[in-house]
Amino acid sequence: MKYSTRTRYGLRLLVYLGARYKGKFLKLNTIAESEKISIKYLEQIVRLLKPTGIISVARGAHGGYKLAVDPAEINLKQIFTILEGNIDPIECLQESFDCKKKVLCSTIEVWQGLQTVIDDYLEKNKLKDVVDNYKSKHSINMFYI
Amino acid sequence: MKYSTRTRYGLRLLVYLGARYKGKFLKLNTIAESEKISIKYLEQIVRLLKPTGIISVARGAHGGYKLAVDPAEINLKQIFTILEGNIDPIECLQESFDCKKKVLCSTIEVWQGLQTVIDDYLEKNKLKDVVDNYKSKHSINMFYI
DNA sequence: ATTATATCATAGTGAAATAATATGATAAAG
DNA sequence: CTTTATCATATTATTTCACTATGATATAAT
Ligand code: FES
Ligand code: FES
Repeated sequence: MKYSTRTRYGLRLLVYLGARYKGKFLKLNTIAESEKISIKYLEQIVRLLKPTGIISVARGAHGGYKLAVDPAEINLKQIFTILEGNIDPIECLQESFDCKKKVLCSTIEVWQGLQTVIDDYLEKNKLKDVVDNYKSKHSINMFYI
Repeated sequence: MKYSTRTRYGLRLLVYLGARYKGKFLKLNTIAESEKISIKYLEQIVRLLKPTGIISVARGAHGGYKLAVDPAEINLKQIFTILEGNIDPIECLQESFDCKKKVLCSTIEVWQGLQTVIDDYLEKNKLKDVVDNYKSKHSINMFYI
């Protein structure tokens, strides 16, 4: 049970953008270098985020990305759901998945319970919380961006 | 983020054995059929469990497996750790993994927090709780085993 | 207009993990 | 000494992961 690098990178990207919220558009190349992530891979991640409206884009020269919404208004569950695709710990929990054993299954409640504590945690934590942490750790540089 | 079938099957196996705790040795074939799991795959899972002492084994004819410890004394974290190998949501949390970015990383706390809520949940839930659920759902048959 | 810059989009690839399956050895009961 | 059931390794098919490659498209600056 591991979260994908897609989610880990995506979260780091959003924290990076969140720390520079209301600033200029930032090009991916800079972010990729700064976060030590393959730019081509980041492009794919960013394309996953775009349709949800969480980031806004400027194409062409001097283009780039910025966060489109207030970090205080986004929680981690929303982010994880976009990046991880679906955060159910097992397939049986998905509505679309019709497990024949569901009626007599005694373990489904275990997974439901697990999903609940994970969901609660992710909903409780806003992007802003992580951004604040980022800012405090990178405080020296934040004025020079 | 999905838990492996190894963990799901293994849990179902242990619940099955737990519901028959203090009974005879049960052969894998019966369990595999009843739980609709490939017997050869179950053999591998069972071999994962054996060295931990959670189950006891009788070889040869009329052999099989039974739970070696009281279901009330085992929690799900112990089970998951055996089956899943390591239940950290990302590598950076493992002590053996020396992530160069840890010092300035602002997302590590997110993962640590997530790990904590998962661990807490799994520790709080005993195998007995799942077994009780199993028994109540299968109550009709429990007297004829 | 043209060029430089940066995003957009799809396809492909190598490695690893997953979920089995196959084959045969070993141990114990009857 | 045969049947039964576990023990152990090896092999395989499928899928997922984490990129990588190639080229198209859009826009700012010259
Ligand atoms: S195995 Fe699908 S609901 Fe339990
Ligand atoms: S990326 Fe490893 S600690 Fe954050």
